[in-house]
Amino acid sequence: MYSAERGRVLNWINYQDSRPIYEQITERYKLLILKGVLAPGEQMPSVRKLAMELSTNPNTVQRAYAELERQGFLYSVRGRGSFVRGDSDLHAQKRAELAERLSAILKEAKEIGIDPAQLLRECGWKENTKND
Amino acid sequence: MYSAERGRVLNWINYQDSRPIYEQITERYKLLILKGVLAPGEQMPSVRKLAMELSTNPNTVQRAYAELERQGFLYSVRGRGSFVRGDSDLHAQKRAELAERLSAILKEAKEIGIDPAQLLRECGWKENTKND
Amino acid sequence: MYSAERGRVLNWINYQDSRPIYEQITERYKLLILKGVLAPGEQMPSVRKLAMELSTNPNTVQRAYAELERQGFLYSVRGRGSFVRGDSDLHAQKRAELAERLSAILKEAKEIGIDPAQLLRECGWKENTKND
Amino acid sequence: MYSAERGRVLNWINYQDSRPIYEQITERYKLLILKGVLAPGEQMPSVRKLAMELSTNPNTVQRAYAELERQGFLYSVRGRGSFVRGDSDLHAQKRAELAERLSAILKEAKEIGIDPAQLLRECGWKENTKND
DNA sequence: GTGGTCTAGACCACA
DNA sequence: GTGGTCTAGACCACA
Repeated sequence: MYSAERGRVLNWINYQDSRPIYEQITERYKLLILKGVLAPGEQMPSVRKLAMELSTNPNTVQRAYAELERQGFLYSVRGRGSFVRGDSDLHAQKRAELAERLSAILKEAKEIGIDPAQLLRECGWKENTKND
Repeated sequence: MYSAERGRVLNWINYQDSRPIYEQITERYKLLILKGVLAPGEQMPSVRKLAMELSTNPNTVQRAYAELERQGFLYSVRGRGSFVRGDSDLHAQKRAELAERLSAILKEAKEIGIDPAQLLRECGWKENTKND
Repeated sequence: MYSAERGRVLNWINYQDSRPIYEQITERYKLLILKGVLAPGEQMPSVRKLAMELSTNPNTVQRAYAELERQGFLYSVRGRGSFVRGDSDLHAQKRAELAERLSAILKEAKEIGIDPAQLLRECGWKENTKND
Repeated sequence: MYSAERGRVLNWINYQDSRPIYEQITERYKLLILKGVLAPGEQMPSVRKLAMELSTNPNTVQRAYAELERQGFLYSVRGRGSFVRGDSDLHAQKRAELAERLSAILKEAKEIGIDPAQLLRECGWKENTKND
């Protein structure tokens, strides 16, 4: 699992996915960073190298990195490379996003008369229990 | 509120919404049907009429209807119009979709070490209680 | 001045400028919007049209528009065009940015022993007076 | 604090800074010279030595020195090293630069209807007072 | 070697 | 017609 965890499985992009490639790359690395698989300060693969690994265009990887930088996951230095930024409040940010999506789902369910509690049970959630 | 509920508030489309117009129409009607505001067998507004009401292109409404038909919410009769499909497992279908999305969120949360129970609490969910 | 104000002076890009083209476009339109020359809801020139006017590449204009959208100045709708977003707090945002830059300058001046008051006088600023 | 003032704190470069390294070096030394920490005639650290101290590439330091020389802060003597240039209108030059930037900000503010006086107050400036 | 910008041109989704 | 994504390939700034 080591190499997989570190993103070294060649070409994990799904070309059938409706999401654009640059977004798949962005999401992938956001997850790796949030999980701590990539540590703060660690160097990212270079734009060109990752592009080759994924058999995609450097511009596409560039766009993904720019997005990751904008969202505070990376910083890039011309001539040196791209690096994982120290945690900051990335976790809090992600947590808020998840809470938001969760809220939307529960609201949708109630609107059409579905009991949220039952919905939760259906997807394996158990109240008052360790869930894992 | 009657006409509002039935979608007769003129132009409820949000043009600033990033979602395409046809999708906003689709979602709107799916909701109206699932809530039972539009009853099985009831006739849908004609493509042209709805397009006028929404000040949008008939092609766009057409596409929304096609999508609703594809998903089993409508059926159309040549020369007569489109109608809300009866009974159906539409609810079950929607329920499955929601459970799926819910599952994905809880999984994402766990992956990055966020406690799902706490996440639920954060968005106003209370265990062992009527939630409304 | 009308057409100039509305950006219809062909090719106001400065190719000698060290700032990239997409940034010059971004700044230009931020200013036009903040000044109110372009009103909320008003349609922006299409990506292709502006690219032609500026004799630049559509991708470059696209990037500028994406940036303007990210910063809350525009919203774009596929198939319809790009539009000026309602004010929101763009002014407050710009004001904070200017205050920040002003602060930095005054700090720099003091560090090397330049009297800020005199500096202000040098660039035409008069205390206790209408300044225009 | 002595050595710190003289730039001998090892590695004061900020690698997360978006500004290139050579520019950080340039700015640092411009400030030290303008503040008088480095006196006219004083010898600069050798390119190699400074590069080692900063754990950076000699080429990068070289470029910074070239820039400082170009701007009149240093002069170099072949075979002997680089030295801080004497007297100079460096102060006047810097003062002009600051006045220029200040002017630009006040102009920008007025263009979009922000009162410069208020902007100044916002960043801690008080008229008719010693400001420190 | 690294990242950043730009061009020319393709193809897609949407109205 | 509109904007959005992607490719191939160039050239630049920086270390």
